[in-house]
Amino acid sequence: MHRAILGFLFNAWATTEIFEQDFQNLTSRKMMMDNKLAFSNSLTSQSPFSGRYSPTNLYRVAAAAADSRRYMPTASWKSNCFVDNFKFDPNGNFFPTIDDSFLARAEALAKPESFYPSHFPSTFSNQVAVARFESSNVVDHPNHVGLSMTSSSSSQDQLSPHHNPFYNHSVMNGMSVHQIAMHPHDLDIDPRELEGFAERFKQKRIKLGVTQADVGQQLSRLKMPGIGSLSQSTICRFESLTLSHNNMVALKPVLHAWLEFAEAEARSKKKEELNGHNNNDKKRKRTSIAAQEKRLLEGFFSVQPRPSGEKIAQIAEKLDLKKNVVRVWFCNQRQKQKRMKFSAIQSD
DNA sequence: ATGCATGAGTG
DNA sequence: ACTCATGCATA
Repeated sequence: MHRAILGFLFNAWATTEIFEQDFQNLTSRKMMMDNKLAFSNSLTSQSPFSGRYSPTNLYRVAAAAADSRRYMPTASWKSNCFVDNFKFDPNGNFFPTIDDSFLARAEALAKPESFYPSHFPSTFSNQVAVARFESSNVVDHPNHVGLSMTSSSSSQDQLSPHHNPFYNHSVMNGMSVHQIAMHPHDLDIDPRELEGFAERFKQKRIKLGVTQADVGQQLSRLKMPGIGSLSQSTICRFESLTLSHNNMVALKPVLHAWLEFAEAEARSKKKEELNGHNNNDKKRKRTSIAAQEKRLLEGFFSVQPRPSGEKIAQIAEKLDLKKNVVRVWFCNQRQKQKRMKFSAIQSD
């Protein structure tokens, strides 16, 4: 108790120094972030890299449909995302072609008046948005074609289109066309439905004896356009609803597709093996902010979630942390506040 | 399961 | 310089 009081005073003190004008707000705010223990290790190797990934095409499409104001398509990504025709170059890589009608469809989806069938998964008959691949002139090279592309014949049965509710294949003008359906209904799901799915997903996943990390890795085998693998972190966050609503909505069909495959695979009592990762020596060190510094940061955050660069520098100096560490901490804190769990509680 | 971090996209 | 999806490292 004494400690708590002292902590509060300490926060208040530290806060006034930098946010004097905001001090009056302090007492009316609440600390909402947890206070996990952290070890005082301020040495952070500003290290390496590790490939970062931009949102998947599917996510962008979903996001655009969900909130067209926020995700106003710009030329740069329109050419990458508002496409429904992908072609392959001789190396088997995708390259997109623009389809204006798709943009129009996405915009239509953004309208609240839009109505869609309420069940999922559904057939292709009522689909509105579809990502289509054309194997065009490489149609004679099965190994270069989207979903049917497999690195080994052994996995062909598991990836059979027959088992993927999102997949459809047809031949048009001599071209092999592969489609991935993106059900519009999913673009605007009720949080409760997401919650339900996440729970069922986890349950089934465990029943299948598959780890979160496995799911992430196996995802790449689905060969969905713009979707490779995902990390254990992401799968975990999906299951625990600690992702943004949009993110949850975008990932749902992907994970649903995985579940279909996994269950079909289990049914046919098949097995597969996956492998390891990159084993570089250049591992990044995770910065650890001590509890006391964290309390101060939370104090600052409570009165000013978006401090200017100047203030960030002041805070960094006061806490003896790198400015970038402080900046990122604020970014993450803001992001954390927006996550599903919180926003769901608010809006419900 | 979660803290700190990256990087693409955006204004 | 921010947001957002996502990942590595680690509790």
